[in-house]
Amino acid sequence: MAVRASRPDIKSQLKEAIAQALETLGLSEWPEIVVQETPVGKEGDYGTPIAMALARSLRQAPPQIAAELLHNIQLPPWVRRTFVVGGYLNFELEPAFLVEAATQPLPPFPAQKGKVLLEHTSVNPNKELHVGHLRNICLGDSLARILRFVGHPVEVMNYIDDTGRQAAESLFALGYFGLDAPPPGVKYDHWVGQAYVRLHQAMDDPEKKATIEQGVQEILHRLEEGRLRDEVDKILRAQLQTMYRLGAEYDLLVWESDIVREGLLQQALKALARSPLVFRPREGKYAGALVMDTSPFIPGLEDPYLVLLRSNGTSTYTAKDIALQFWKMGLLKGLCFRPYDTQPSGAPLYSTHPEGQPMPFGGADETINVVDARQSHALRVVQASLEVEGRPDLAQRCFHLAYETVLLEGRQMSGRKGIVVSVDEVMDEAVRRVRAVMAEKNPDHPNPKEAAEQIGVGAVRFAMLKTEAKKQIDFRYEQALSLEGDTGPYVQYAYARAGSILRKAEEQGLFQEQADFAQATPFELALAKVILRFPEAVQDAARNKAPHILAQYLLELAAAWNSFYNAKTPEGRPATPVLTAPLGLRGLRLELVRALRQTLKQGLSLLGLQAPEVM
RNA sequence: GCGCUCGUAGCUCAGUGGAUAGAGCAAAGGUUUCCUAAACCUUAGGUCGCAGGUUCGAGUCCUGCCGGGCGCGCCA
Repeated sequence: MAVRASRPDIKSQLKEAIAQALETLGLSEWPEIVVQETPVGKEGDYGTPIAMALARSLRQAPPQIAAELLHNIQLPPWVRRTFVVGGYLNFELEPAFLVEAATQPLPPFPAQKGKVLLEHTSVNPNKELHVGHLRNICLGDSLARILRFVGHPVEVMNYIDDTGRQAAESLFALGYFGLDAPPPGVKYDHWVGQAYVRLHQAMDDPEKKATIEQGVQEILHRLEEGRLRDEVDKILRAQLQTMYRLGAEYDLLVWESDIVREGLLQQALKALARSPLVFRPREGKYAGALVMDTSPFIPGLEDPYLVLLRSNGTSTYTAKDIALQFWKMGLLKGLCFRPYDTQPSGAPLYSTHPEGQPMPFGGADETINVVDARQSHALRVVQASLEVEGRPDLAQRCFHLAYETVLLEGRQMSGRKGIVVSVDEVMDEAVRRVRAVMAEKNPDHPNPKEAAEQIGVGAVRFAMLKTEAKKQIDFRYEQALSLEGDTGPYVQYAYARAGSILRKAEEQGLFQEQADFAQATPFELALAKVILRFPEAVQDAARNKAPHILAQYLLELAAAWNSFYNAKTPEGRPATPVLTAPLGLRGLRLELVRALRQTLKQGLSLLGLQAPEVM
């Protein structure tokens, strides 16, 4: 096959031409040139409102400015017509050019400098994952994929809070109830989670609560010494199975106990203590503790003091978080790593470990933390610690991707009370529902098991991604597991449909047919224009760190394709058949379907959804 | 009280200061002798919470108010 020219950047070229016309008019500076698609039903394909933006400074009416631009603009040959509508300057392009452009391969995004360290998941290793964690994982994993695609070096990290109270409670519960091993068929993290919930029920009894408290403290000490690492590890490995099934993978795991043991916490505290903002009050509420005054960086707080070391000498969670953040940004070194697992894709997963080796992890130029919005203040404090340390430049480059909590059928979830639905359960149920639908709609499916898995998990992931992160979402089975409408399966179905046509084309030996782009009709044009928006959608999603932008785009793309597919002539005959189209037009449509299918697949993979060949 | 955040169709949500505010679900109707009907096409449904302001232009930016969510621990 001949090497194909890569796709032109139409908007950029139009902007360029506009800028030159503005220069010809004698201007030396102007507001940002915006080129947008014309609304449906308006004449032209693209337009610019630049004349309206210039009206005041030029003391001229917008249509007049637009007309002058029109007379002075030098446009590429693929612009068929240029005209003024109201204050807009609109461009109508050669349909053949637009359609061909959509079929040309997208050039790769240029590589960006500066490593991004993205932390997500960071689930307490003490129970199974529930739907509250689901949003975090989907957001973080998708954002990592999107950032890599647009050229950023990305390191994905998952923090293991192995010295926390929650892990201690779970491990204590196992011993307390004399539990040995999970019964057959019960996943390890679920089994531990049950013990955890049971422990909290027992703690309602004040008498038991005292002994439990003492035991938990003991476990906490042993955890901090790293002596229960294998116990935590068993839970973590069970949790990882859920993350892998969702399609999430990581580069490294960082264990909290390693941060403490390698002395990073001490180093961070030592560094901070050089600041006059970090001190030990002699009297008052904070007597004996080491505190940090955040008031210069977080104004308006009633109490700006943050405790780093408690008066009993133990460190707070935030102090450890600060040490981690210092390590992420290269202010501290000393963590050692070794291989931990081989992930489903084949990529290695590394973990901090006492017997590991130094490796070039961390030292990032920018960090992204995917953490729910309730912890905004805590993360703001970590950011402030970088300023206390005299590094406002670094503070500026740590980003908190804050997402709102997930309700469960309208109720707030609670891990301790056991008001949760596990991620494993949700995926199982989703896959079950898909299989039921498949049995009905496509009983001869060649590979129902694999496809149902891809579709069911895809439905769950997409449901978590289609809404903006800062909006609270309510997880409802009927909605999240729906296969119709604004869903992952809708996009997947569009992909499978396109694949079906291409398979038939190949069987019929039509694959090499030449495309005659001059035969393009308004149907091809409409679809091509949506395909052409893909790179912009990805870049918007990357710039705003908002995967939902891409999810929304994919829904539009799938809708445009389904419309094309179902288009009818006024007599009710199919208007856009591919395989039975006239010579040349058929080649064109095949090219377009190929491009569409490729775009859908690429988009789905950036959201972490698989693209089933048959549904 | 202070801070953050949300308020768009009956419900769930899109909508980087630009043209007549769009989808899905729910409702009503229609489309398979045709490449997968998990789809498509109609119809109906809106004081974009309220009031000011900035702007040639505001759902989008600013201020105030109303209503919902969250945060402000020697908890993690």
